[in-house]
Amino acid sequence: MPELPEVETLRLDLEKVLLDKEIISLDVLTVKTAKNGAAFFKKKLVGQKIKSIARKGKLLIFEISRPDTFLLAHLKMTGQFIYLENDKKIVGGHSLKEGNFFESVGGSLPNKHTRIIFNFVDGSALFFNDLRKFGYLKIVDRKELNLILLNNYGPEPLTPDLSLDYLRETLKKRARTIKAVLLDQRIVAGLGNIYVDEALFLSGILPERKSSSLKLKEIISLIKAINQVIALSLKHRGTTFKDFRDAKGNKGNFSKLLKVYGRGGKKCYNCGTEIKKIKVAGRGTHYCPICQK
DNA sequence: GTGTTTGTTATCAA
DNA sequence: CTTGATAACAAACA
Repeated sequence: MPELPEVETLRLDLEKVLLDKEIISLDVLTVKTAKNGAAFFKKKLVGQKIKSIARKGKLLIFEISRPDTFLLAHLKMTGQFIYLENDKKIVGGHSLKEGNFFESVGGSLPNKHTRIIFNFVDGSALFFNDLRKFGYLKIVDRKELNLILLNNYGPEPLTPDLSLDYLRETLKKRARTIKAVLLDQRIVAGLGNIYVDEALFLSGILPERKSSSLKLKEIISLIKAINQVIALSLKHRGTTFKDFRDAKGNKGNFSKLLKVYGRGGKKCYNCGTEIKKIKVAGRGTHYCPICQK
């Protein structure tokens, strides 16, 4: 459920604390999370610094000081990066008061969902936690990186690349539902189930509409809605439905501002009609049957 | 024990 | 080639 605003919130947090930090050691607790294997990870990363942190869609891209080395990180549904100053690794015994730091990371760090730990020379540490183990870290060279970006990621919201011309031409060619098309990272990078539902609500478009059936006016409205909801969520540090945390273990604040996602059976804020929940493109899909046409 | 949840990829059938 | 459906991955939760 981390989508563009959540991953970008995390990226900005990490950028503040990790740049030029040297990795002194690496703990690979769950081997399958480190896609190239534990030995390769240590060989490539220990003794190196993090030079920059970029993002494409939901993918984080760490540039490593070793020439031609990049570390990709995908959170999938439940991945977290949590950063701790100093070497204050925490082992249980703390109060789990709702909303405090220890509650947010399951009481301790590392915890049972910690997969990989980056230890830095200054005593700080970065924990990659992932309850469901779908997330991964992967080391690639520039050639591989470029290939991945080219093949899997389309234009991003809030950039001129997501233009009216582009979206009009792309939507026209597809016979799939607009929901399925917007979830496709190759068409728009960074949207997921939450923001697709929200953007379709804001633009008044039913999720089951065929992509090719959208009128020019609707596409204009859709682009506006996508940019608007992403920008607003960024401002509120993303949505925490359950697992998302920023680099300090804090939840995102956009959750309470969601208009339809997670609101099945509740009243539409616009018209009072009951928000429907159905399955579209294999995903739980929330919409207002009156406000969306 | 069952169904649901989700990002992404794989597989299969039409 | 395109699409939709389904499974897979894993674990928690109702």
